[in-house]
Amino acid sequence: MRDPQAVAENARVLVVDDEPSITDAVATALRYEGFETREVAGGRAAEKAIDEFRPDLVVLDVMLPDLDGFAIARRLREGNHRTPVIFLTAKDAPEDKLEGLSIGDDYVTKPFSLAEMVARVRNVLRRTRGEREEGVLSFSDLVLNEDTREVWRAEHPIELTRTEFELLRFFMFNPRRVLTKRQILDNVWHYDFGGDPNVVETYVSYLRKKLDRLGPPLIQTIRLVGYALRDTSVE
Amino acid sequence: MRDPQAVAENARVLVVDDEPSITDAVATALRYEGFETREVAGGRAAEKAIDEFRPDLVVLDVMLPDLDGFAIARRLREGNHRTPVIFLTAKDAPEDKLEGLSIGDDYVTKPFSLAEMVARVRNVLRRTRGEREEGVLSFSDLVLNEDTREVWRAEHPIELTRTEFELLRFFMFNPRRVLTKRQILDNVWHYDFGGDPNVVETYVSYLRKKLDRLGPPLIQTIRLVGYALRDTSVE
DNA sequence: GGTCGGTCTCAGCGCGCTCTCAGCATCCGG
DNA sequence: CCGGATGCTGAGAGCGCGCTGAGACCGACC
Repeated sequence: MRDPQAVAENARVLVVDDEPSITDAVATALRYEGFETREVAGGRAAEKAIDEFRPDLVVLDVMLPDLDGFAIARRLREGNHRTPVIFLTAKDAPEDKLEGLSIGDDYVTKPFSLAEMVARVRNVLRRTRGEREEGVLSFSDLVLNEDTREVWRAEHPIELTRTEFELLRFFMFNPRRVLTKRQILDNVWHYDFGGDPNVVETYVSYLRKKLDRLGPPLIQTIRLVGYALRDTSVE
Repeated sequence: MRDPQAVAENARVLVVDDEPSITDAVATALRYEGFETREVAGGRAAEKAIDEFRPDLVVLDVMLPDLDGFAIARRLREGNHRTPVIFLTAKDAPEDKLEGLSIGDDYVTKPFSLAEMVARVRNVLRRTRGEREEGVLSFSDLVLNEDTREVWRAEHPIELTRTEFELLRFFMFNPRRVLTKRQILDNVWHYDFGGDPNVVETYVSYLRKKLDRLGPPLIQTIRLVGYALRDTSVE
């Protein structure tokens, strides 16, 4: 059970951002998925944490008060370890900053969704660990390819929008588990989304419409609690 | 026996809320389940208690008279210990407060049920201690999975509503022990529930109807005292 | 500027769940 | 064997949750 955990087992992730609410959110989401985490707020602290904590991956804000994120990334790259880096950057970052992103193994622009971040961390670790198999999730007769963003049910391809795709991916990371609407909102939507939890209902409705044409219902409503990805036809 | 207790053994929990009736209720319920507890009413007192009491987990009201709950949570997080936090928040909290909740390891909105709170405390401790096994309770031929909210009796799945599920979970946390109707009401229902204790009878009846189709009776009535989860067929 | 696809809001409805109530069953002390 | 107290359960009222169709908004693209 909880297959996707395998890659995360024991992996240490250092999260660096001067905004505590961001490092907190990211670290919490990662820990929930089985990673070990540490958070620091500045560049100097990051260097120290790298030596002590020896992370397998670093999530690193480009703009730090005391030290440029790129400088840290470069040092990481030169080490024997070659610790991979995922950059955090504001959407409206200046041009010269954007170019530097190629130093990293991936980058995410704020505001992002926690589910997206977790997925990218997994991906980078999978890649840099040289695992050849692709990021393919499956549940029942559902198959989801994270790299190509393709989805099939019972061999039939399904077209999903971005939000639909990320919602389904979150469900497939947590098969059978009951997820509250709040939990879904916090993970799949951007962390600064302040809107109505009803969006979740709406998107579950969209997903069901697309998925259930090709087989028995897969997303169960647990009234007064949340939703769960389940195959009720084979119990 | 009392398997689920294992994780709680010796765990220290600090409960912080300016409302004494709340800290009392929560602390009592936790102590009943084998936790060591301490209660404080304000933010300053909380900081002091954290140093002295060194809790393994903190239940923390967001709105405190003297200090923001988030500030405390952040300080907890920076230590080497990384003490986990469960936030308490009013249902009608302003938006900006809600966003901050991702800082915690879990959160509960008032009014809550004590059984729910205890279950979440267990969950968070299990997670942060890096135990990957799932929250599965079992008694006799009954199996209850807290993550997926699935219930089986003798391999047969059983559909339960939210209240039925939480009542059964409370029984399974306290196997064989006699629970009074009052006790059940205080723990499974919201703490400010003012209604008829007859609801308990009603829901025990619902549970029995669903459980006893698949085997001998499991919920015993102890007249003039309460109920107990017992397997009378193998004494 | 116009079109289009996608996200999110809103409102109305259907119904599942909770809880109440009342009548019946069961227990137990006389 | 009776009668009162206690527990059980079927019926149903009411509420609020969840579903969904319609449409406003917004950004991307032409």
